[in-house]
Formats: sequence, C-alpha cells, structure tokens
Amino acid sequence: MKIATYNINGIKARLPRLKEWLAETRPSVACLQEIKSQDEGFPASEFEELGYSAIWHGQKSFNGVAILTDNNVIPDGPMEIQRGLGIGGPKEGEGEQSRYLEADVTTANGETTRVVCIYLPNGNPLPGPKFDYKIAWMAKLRTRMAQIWAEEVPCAVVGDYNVIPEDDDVWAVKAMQDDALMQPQSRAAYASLLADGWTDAVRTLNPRGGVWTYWDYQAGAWQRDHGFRIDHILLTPELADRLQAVGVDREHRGREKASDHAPVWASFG
DNA sequence: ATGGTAGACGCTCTA
Repeated sequence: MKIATYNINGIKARLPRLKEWLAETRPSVACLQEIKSQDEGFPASEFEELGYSAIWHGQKSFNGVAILTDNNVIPDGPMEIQRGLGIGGPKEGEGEQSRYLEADVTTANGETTRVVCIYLPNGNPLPGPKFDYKIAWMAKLRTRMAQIWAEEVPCAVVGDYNVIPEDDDVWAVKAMQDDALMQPQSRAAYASLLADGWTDAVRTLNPRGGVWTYWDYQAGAWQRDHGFRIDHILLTPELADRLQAVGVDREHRGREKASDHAPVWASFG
C-alpha cells in the first residue's frame, strides 16, 4: 500500500496535472490539500474514471481537503470518521475552515488503516491572530492524534503541516527565520507530536535532511532549488515498522502549470 | 527595498 499527500493549490487549475500524477504513480491513498473549491465543485467523476473513490471537505476560494482511494486496492473507498477539529478561524466569529478530514481505508485482505488528511494553517504574518490560530490548531491536532493513538489503530497523519521541522529541512535558514513555518513555537508543537511517539516517515529514511517538498513560485525558487520540507507523513508504530520506502515526486513540480508543492509518499509492506 | 508568482475572485486575499 502506498499513501501519498499532495498540496495541489487549486483543483480546477490543477486537474490535468493531478490526473496525470494519479495515472502515472497510482497511490493507494491520495490526500489532497488546498483544493480551493466548494463541495459542489469537486470533480468526483473525473477521479471515478481513473478508478478512484473520494471524500472531500471543500470551502470557497481557500483551503479544502480530500481523500482519494484506488478502487483496486481499497474496494469500499474511504469511510469517513471525522471532518474538522472543532476550532473557528482566525477572525472574530469566523466558522471552521476546511482543513481536516479523517477516514478509515480497508484493503482487500481486510486490513484497516486510519488516514488523516490535514492542511495546517500557514500562520503568517506574525505576531497576530493568524499565528495564534496556527498554534491553537496544532494543539487541537495533538489532542485528536492522542485520541487516535489511544485507539491503537494503525494510522498515518499526512498533509501540509506548514512547519519546517529542522534547520536542514530548508535551503537557507536565514531566508525563512522570521516566517511562521520556522518559529520556535511552530517547531515545538511539531516536535511534541514526535515526542508523543509518532514517526516522521520522510525524516526517518532521510536522517541527514536536505529533502524539499515545496518551492515558491516566486524569485526562481524552483530553478535555484530553493525549497523546504513542510509536507509530512506521521505514523503510528505499527505502520512505522511496515515502512518500506518514501519519496518526493520532484519531477512533477517541474511540469507546466505545476503546484508549488510536490507529492510526497510512503509505501508499506 | 517589502519585491517576485499563482489561484480564486471579480477587489483583494491568501500563500
């Protein structure tokens, strides 16, 4: 089984690239972020044609997450467990943003895995309500992940965490040091998840760092390889023990009309 | 110095 995460930055603009990636790499589970579409605009039939079932949590203009499953590997599709973490947005009185979707997926041999797709708040600018919202959201996430942990189900929490965990996860520390993605509070909240026992799959198989998952559209970041690692795959011990390989589909970042993120995946035995 | 690009929207916001 292969679980992937991909911040696609707009499902309407990205649909040709996204379908191409699904057809070429065939992830068993694909967690998408920043679909930037309302529920009724989600192109489910496009994915059905490729043999994928989907659940999604949309929002107008911004955010939005989805979980796709390969019908050949997961015959019954994703079974939704929870959407949202029960936290309002950064503006006073704002309702919940679409950033969290949790499902069970069961393979043909009857093994069930919990998959959580997250789009963690960016947190810029700081200080201010957006950064406070990011930190509060991370606390809510930690609480939910602890609940899942207590259920003792094999689980992967994947997505755009908007956190650069270590200095060697960024092309230049100085370039990002004032950014919300690299603040001590952001890093501490991420580190607390690892301290709780979750395994950072990409880090585990690339302990020296230097792996990027995002390159800004601006200032020729892709051409200069000015990237950093913010898309993560966190695993419970049972899944960590079965981890076989991880990868970043870098080549897809270089294509025409690409997302500013590359897909990240992990495969399990 | 507050750039540069992209997406959704329809004016600016978000990243």
